[in-house]
Amino acid sequence: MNLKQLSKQLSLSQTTVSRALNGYPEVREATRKRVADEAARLGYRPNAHARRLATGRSHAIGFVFPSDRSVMIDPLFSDFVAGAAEVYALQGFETLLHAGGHEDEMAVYRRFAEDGAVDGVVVQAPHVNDPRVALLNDLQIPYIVHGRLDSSENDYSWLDIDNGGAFQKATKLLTDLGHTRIALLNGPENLTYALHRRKGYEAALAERNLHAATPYMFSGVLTEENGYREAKRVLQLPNRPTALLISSMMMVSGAIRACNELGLAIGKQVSLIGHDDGLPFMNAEGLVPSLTTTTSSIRDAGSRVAELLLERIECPASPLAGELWNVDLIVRGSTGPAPR
Amino acid sequence: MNLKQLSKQLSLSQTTVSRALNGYPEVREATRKRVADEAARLGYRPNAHARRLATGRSHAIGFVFPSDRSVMIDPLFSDFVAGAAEVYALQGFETLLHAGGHEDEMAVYRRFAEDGAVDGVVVQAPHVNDPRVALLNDLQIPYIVHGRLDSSENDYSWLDIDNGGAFQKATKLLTDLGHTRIALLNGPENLTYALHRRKGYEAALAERNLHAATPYMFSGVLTEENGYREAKRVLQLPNRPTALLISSMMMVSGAIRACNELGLAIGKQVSLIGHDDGLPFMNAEGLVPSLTTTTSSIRDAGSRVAELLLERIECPASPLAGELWNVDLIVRGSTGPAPR
DNA sequence: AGAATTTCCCAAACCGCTTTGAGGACTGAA
DNA sequence: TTCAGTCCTCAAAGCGGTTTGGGAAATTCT
Repeated sequence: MNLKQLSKQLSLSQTTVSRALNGYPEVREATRKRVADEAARLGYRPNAHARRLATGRSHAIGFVFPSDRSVMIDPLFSDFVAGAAEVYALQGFETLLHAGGHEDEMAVYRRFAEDGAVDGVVVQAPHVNDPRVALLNDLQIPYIVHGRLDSSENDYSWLDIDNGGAFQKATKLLTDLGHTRIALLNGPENLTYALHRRKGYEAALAERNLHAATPYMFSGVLTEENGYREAKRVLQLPNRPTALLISSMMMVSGAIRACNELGLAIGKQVSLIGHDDGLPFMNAEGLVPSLTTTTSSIRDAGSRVAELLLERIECPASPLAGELWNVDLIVRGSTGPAPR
Repeated sequence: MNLKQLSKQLSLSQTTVSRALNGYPEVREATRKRVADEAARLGYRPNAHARRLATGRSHAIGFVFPSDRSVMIDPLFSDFVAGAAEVYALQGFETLLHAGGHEDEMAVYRRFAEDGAVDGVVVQAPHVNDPRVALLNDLQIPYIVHGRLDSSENDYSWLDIDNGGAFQKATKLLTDLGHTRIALLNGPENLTYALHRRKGYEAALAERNLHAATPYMFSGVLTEENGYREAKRVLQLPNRPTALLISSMMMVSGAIRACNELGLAIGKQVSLIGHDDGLPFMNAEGLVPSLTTTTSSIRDAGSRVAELLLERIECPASPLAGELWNVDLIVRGSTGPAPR
């Protein structure tokens, strides 16, 4: 059932039918109703490809993942994408995933721009002075960044959680409890989110005239194994830290394993704070002792980013969006006063 | 730069240029080369939407996730999709993700069929007598199932790992080691993969005239918390199992936590075998003791499924594919003789 | 009543590509 | 020289929508 058939059925022109269905004012309400009813009765659906060709809009949003596997591996990304995809689906947008392939990420954006494959893209895991935003500005593709760059330029839309504030709060909680040796098991610090976390951590230490010794810090991929290995390493240092600040639940899982193995009681001999992105398969509250966390749902962030991007696509002239989400510090059982 | 401009530039007709670029034989080699060079020089790329409209092929593969969040949460799915997406990208196919929205999964397939949004779909996490394959057969959309149904019908293409065999092997290893009380922490058994695993487990027990007592079994979502809770539960039964068979690494992680908490030495007082899908953030070998696993990369499965689907799309007439992958049992340190 | 609007609808052009059906320019054979 | 057979190229007709530029009928204004 296509437009031509439908309009013949109704003894109307294609124009009128098209306008009736798309809500244009040039058609009488009675006619519109008649068209809508008949369309529903016959189960007419406009062909998406034809519409795209005619309008130049694709009604699709693109996510591109680098061929380098280390990014897509992260379950964080899929939860984020899931949150976004749901919003897109509700708004009648498709979600396009581009992972790897021969082109590099920038080339994919170029192609997207050339053949109008997508109406917008979302940039994930930005790093300091990320070249992607310059390219996208150039290509005039609507986009939004999940996270922020760390440059002086501020010519892009973004949504970010307050990573710096969160880790500052978390660190402060620990220093208030008397901890002076606090380790940080962080994500890759070429990514801004991890960088901001470290800065927050250092800021809170500085308030107490403490400073972080390099051996207490780790920066790397957020795997269980890294969490285990590095927790074990720092906890075996001659002057071992009494608290660990950990950037992901996966790493926390490894760290708990390390503590158990070393026979260190969590919340007593060693305090743990983790960042919880709200992944559904790993619950901070269910741990024993329950885990003190900085908490922010990455899935919700995905949804909100989707909304912002759609708004941006609707009104490209609207001012750039910048949204910073507060992150709650939820104190549970894994933090306690520093042992003496 | 579109086809019309390019052909004008070359003083050729659109037909000839199109044919030259698409490898049709009706054009002289010299002409083809001239066209190709000019196209490359000017950076011409055919408009994807126009091509789709003209050919009726979308060069896209669809994944649809139910609005019910419990499926998409699973990091397994994203790893699978990542593996597939990479293949699609290499073959010039887009990957379409549809998560939630107002339509239910079946309605989305219907829409896909009506407006040719995708050239094929992949069905994940099939359950017994899954209605999706009947619908897809009806709609004539090329598709492939990751996993199998459990019905007598066999009219679909699939790729599956030998879940039954794997868990049978694993259970046999344990009975050979003298274990007689073996618990199974399984995925949701309305899904065939989990059902097959239970059947394999029961078959191996039956070989020794053992049978599984209900309290030793759990079926549910593969979360860390479920692993912890259920491991703890079974290990506190009056007649506690000496070995645990666990369906995912996330659950293993929880189970290890439970063992540590109960002071049970893994590989000595309690043996553990986990199924390892090769997720990059959770390494079985890195555990202490290293974990005995049944191992099969779900990412590789994603890639292979993608290949099979693309073949199917190329030649719809070709016979249905059915590919059963053997699963290796890798014996490491978490299994030992049954304590007496 | 006649002019000026407004309302409603239509034919046709267009989006950019593929593909059909046919024609012109060669070749080689008769 | 003529005719059939290749080889190469083209104009035009789709694909299925949207959008422009009118035009006829109905309404309002003088």
